[in-house]
Amino acid sequence: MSYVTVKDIAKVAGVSVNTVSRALNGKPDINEETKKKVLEAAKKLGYISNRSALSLKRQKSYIVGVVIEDNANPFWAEVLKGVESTAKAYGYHVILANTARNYETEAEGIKMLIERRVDGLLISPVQEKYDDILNLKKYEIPFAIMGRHVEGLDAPMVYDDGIRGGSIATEYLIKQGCKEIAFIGAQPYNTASSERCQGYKKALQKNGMSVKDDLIKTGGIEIEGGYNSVMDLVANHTEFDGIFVYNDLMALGVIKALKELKIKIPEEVKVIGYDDISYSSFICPSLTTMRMKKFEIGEIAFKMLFDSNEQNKDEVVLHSDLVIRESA
Amino acid sequence: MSYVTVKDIAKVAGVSVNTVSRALNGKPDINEETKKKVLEAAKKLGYISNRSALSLKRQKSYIVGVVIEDNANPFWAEVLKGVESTAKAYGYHVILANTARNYETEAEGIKMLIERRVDGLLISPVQEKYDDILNLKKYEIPFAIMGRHVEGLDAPMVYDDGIRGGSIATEYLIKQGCKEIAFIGAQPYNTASSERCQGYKKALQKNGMSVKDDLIKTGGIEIEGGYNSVMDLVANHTEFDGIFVYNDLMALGVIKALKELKIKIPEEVKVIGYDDISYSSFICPSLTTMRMKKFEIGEIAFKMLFDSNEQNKDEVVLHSDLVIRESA
DNA sequence: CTCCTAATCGATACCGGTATCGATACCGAA
DNA sequence: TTCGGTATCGATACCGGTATCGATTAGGAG
Repeated sequence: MSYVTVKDIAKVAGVSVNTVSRALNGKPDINEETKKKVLEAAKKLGYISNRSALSLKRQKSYIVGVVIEDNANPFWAEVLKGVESTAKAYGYHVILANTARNYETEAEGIKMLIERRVDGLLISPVQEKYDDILNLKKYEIPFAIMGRHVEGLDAPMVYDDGIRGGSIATEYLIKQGCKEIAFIGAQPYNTASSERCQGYKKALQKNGMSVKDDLIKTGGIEIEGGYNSVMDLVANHTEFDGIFVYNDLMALGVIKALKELKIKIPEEVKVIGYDDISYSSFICPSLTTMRMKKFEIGEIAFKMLFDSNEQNKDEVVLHSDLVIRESA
Repeated sequence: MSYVTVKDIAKVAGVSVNTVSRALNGKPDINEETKKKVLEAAKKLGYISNRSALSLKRQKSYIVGVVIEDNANPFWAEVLKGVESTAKAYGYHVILANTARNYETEAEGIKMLIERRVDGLLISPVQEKYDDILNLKKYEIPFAIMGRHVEGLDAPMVYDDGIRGGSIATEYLIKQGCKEIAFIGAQPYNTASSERCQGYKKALQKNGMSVKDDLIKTGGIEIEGGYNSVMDLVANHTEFDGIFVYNDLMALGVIKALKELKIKIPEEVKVIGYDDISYSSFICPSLTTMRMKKFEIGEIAFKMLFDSNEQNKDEVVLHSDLVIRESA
């Protein structure tokens, strides 16, 4: 059985395809009885409209592309959920493209999404290069940046204030008595990571503490990256009694490493993360962290692109709150 | 700037649209020089093909719909990742539809995906009703069932052997000396949960232990469901020294409840979960569980629908392995 | 009765590709 | 020279909708 078309309905109802269209879409210029007749025929035949044809005609796909590093990363999973949920409410569908933190994959993914003629893109860029994203401006394809603060793109952007958050996190460690605080971050080109590092430095300076380069480890990725960074610090005999970690995922690795090294948390070393992913309260010790509004990032990013009431907003900066648990 | 079409290329290259199509798609019946000329024009103009038009013409969208309860649930996030990754390799895109374990949402989501003329659907059904899925058979839309074992649908299916896994998990608790083992599960119509419960009963009987109804709690959902079920058991003064929980997410709630009740794990009560979500090794105590092949479920489901080499397989049953950690 | 207007509806172009089929030109063979 | 075959290419229909515009009809006003 193939799909029923408006032509089939037209034949059964004894009207033109145009009249069918009018009936199905609740348009004017149609008699009530004719409308009823058409709708009955459509129902009887089991008509389901074809969005490909509609997209072609309307030059609008009602699809939004979401480009993130990994949908299985709990942070991005929440953001994606925020997008999916909001998109659904607005009659949009979401096509997912994972980049695996790889620029080529990102560029390839975006190109495929343009072929789909997505109405817009919500992107958390890999940040190695921006060529593919700048390309979007050439084609005048609407897009928004999620979860990263990027200068000079002239696009809607929703992100967390990492300098503020990093500062709050670090100050908390200082107030808890930490004297030698390390920062464990992601790749240097990751602006979210580098901003949190700036906040970290700012807090140290404000409290009269010196910024030491050998206490700053960047370049790690996810759990393993956090683990390796701690091992690095220890291998270099660097003293530390507090660690501010770029995000909770890396903090998992940090905690794993400290446990293996029999270093007691929080007695010997205090650890604070960032994001507050769902499982931070269940790990051992439960993780003190900065609670970010993940679902909202996805929701707001979508609305900045597609909700006419929100489109005048070029930049939305969110604030994270300190959540105190056992690790610090 | 609007999109470049084949017509534009044709004009610039001085050929017909048909010749353009031949050049772009590497088809025969075209002179090498003409082809070169066309490709150059296409490149110069920045042509990007339009998949909506292609879908309409080819009656094939190269889109697969993924219908799951929640992409932020770590189990389903991994499955989704498996689908996305495999789909990408096959030139497909994924549209996500979360059901939130609600039948109406599932039915609505599936209908929208049909409007997109997806080439197939990968579904983890809510299982309250199957009307919407049976509808797919009427329309002859290919679909596969992921992660659930459902009789009578006559569709490809990939799932974990819950009776086997449930049995292994329960037997492990028995071997560890548990005498009163509780089962905490999900909704009764969830076949994955009920099969694991069957395995639980099977293991009890095999070891000469009686199945006690007041030790079986079903109906819970995610973390909160696990938490509530433990509180229920305790409120009813039911004695237990071991708990087999339907999945790791609910196990998180179980552990939370036991901790609050100052019940020591594993000394007083041993807990075993199912799935082995990424964070099970980080929680406190780390969770003994059954490792399920999550990514593979997504991968296999996709291939069963779209890879001609795999399409003769109607059913793939995966086996989970016991992962021993601290909780049991 | 004629004219005007509103209500209703159909014919058709169009969106951007692909596929079918026919047209043309050129070649070598008879 | 004529013919058939092959290589190359274009005209056009088509996919399934929507939108524009024109046609038809009926009813009321003059």
